[in-house]
Amino acid sequence: MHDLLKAADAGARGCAGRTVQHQKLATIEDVAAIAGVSIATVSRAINEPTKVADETRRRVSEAIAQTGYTTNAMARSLRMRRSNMILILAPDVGDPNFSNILVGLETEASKRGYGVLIGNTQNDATRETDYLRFISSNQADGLILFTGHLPYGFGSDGGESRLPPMVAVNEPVSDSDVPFVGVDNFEGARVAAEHLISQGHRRIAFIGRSTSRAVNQLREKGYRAALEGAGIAVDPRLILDGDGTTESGRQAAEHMFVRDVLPTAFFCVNDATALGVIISLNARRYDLPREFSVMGFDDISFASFVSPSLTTMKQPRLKIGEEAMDLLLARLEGQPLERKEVLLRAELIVRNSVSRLGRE
Amino acid sequence: MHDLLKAADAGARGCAGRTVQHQKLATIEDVAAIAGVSIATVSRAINEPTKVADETRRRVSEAIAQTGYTTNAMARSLRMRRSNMILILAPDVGDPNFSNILVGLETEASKRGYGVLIGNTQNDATRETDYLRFISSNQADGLILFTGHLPYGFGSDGGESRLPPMVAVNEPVSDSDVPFVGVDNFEGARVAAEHLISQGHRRIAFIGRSTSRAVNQLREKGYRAALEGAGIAVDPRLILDGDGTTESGRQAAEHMFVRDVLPTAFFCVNDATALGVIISLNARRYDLPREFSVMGFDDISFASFVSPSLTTMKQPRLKIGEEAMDLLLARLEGQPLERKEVLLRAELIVRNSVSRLGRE
DNA sequence: ATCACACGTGTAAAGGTTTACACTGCGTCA
DNA sequence: TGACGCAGTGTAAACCTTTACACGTGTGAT
Repeated sequence: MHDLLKAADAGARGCAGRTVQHQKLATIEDVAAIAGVSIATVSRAINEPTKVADETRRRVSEAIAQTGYTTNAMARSLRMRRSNMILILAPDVGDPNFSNILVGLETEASKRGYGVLIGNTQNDATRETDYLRFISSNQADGLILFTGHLPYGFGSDGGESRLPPMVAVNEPVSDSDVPFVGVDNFEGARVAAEHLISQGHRRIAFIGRSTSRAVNQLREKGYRAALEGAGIAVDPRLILDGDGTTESGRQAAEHMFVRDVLPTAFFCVNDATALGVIISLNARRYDLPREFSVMGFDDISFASFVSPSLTTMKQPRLKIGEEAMDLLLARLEGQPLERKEVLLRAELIVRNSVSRLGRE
Repeated sequence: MHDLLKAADAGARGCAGRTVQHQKLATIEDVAAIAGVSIATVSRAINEPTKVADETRRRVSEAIAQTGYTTNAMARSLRMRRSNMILILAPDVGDPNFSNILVGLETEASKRGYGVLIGNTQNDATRETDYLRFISSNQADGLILFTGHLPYGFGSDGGESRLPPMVAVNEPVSDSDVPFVGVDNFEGARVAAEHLISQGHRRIAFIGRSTSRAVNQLREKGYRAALEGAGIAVDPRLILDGDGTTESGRQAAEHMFVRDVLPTAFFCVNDATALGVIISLNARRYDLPREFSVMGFDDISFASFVSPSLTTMKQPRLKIGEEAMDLLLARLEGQPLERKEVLLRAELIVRNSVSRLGRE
């Protein structure tokens, strides 16, 4: 009690003007003094309650309540050589897929006593490198990657062993054995394309081919597998490039009309692309979905608000986040890594942008 | 050199199975040994370069490069009693306004050597309280609030003095003197409503009245001021409640048609609400914007993708984030707080959802 | 020649934990 | 009765920095 009052005066540092007086907080020593035990006992009462006598534990609890003591995380981290923090590296926190996965990550982490630190890299190598200081300075114990590549600076050189435990989400990390948690893109795309086929479509375009994006490639493969499974020949003229942006979807659709090789349905690599296609079709005054069907992938938040509302494959984002964090934490806690890849099923969400062919 | 090799062996802790071998990192002592100076000099060479001789500094730099040394943030934080971390408390990281503000916050923080920690509270009191441990355990030095209220647990009781430096964004914190950085909602709403008036509209609905949300109230006031300034009487039947969700916008519009008291233009409290109104109008097969004009507020990402694309007021989110962080960091560094409120101008973005009245 | 002072560096304390090791009683078993 | 083990606790080291203070040397002024 006495100690605490005295401590309150200290606080302020000698800077000019008025400085923030980060009130000197109660330490484990204050608690020990009040409870009449040693600091070791207080520490044990907190961390290994079974190891201290009931009566002692009670006194310590009381002292803690009285002082409002909280363990100083810095001191603990310093001593334990771990921070209980996870660094999340994302190229763009505005990405519609990001936030829900984040919620999952954060929920699971929080549940297990970890905090999450977010690094928005904007695909800038400097920023990526910069964020690694959190790892190398012990401020974070592990890494979740949204970026689809190893952080710049952790190249393919021998330094590999320096890598902290990592898990990739959203996009797998190519050419590495970083475990990945995500949706089964191949299977999901196949289900999506099969849905279009089941509605009578046979001329189905794929919008969003890309030689560089693993996700796009998997979804294209799923599309091809579905067509093949139904005995439909793949028409290369119906496969258009795209980088997954709305604009790329719009352009691809326009391109089709220019070349005048038209499908009856558009299978888009993602919802953003599908939105671009819909914008293009709407602008051309087509009546959707009567004249063209459009299918997306992801089920981002406004898929249901577009007109016509978008039929798409829903990514179980919350689940992805939780699983990824679970996997990472398990590794951190020394459990051997059992799976290099966790694939979750995408769910078909039927709305109004796909209709049965020929239903007039 | 020798030391480092030996250190590499240590690492692993005695847990069962194979444990993560957080490679023992080089410490300031290793560097000092190699450079042939004391650890104090190394520290100075890093933090106050002018205070060490050129030649010494060179040797230290070399030793640092050789060992790959990075200063241990935990030890530093412990010693300095500050973590150079900012905690961001947000009710929903998926909120379309959130991500861009975050980018601003994070950019400014990063520029000044701070990191940001994100707490997604989902408006859950438990989670809010839970996140405060970051503050009370010294893991974060300051707080950015998206929540519009003081974190639960920091009630109105005498404990106020325990509050860490804070800045509110997105929503001001009512009944407190927490500084706020945001858009000038009153002025922005007035500009928006004046735009509608300038297009000939006189029967303008306000969608999104709320007795509890400060933002809604300010925007409503701006709307009223604009009408008043133009000598237009406010018709209470044209003012409808709403909580800012898309669904509330849809319902409000539907409600108007049921009561059959119709405006020529809808001024919506935000873009999400406007989207709901547009969905309703589209569903009723009205030709927009010929038959009804709709105006939003915020300029969220897909305002330009709706059909018709949304005329709205753009919030300077990046700037808001930067200013807010700047303000907070200034306080942390002991500068007196000069402004309790920083209001930035919203910008009118003219798209296709508003048309001149009577243009057929 | 003396003093003052600046510059560059080292020594050691402090910051708040966790935990290996040692110690004290006390009960149990031979 | 003695040996032993166990439960509960304390002591002190270790984690890695930053920085106040002290020290030694060289330079300029008096």
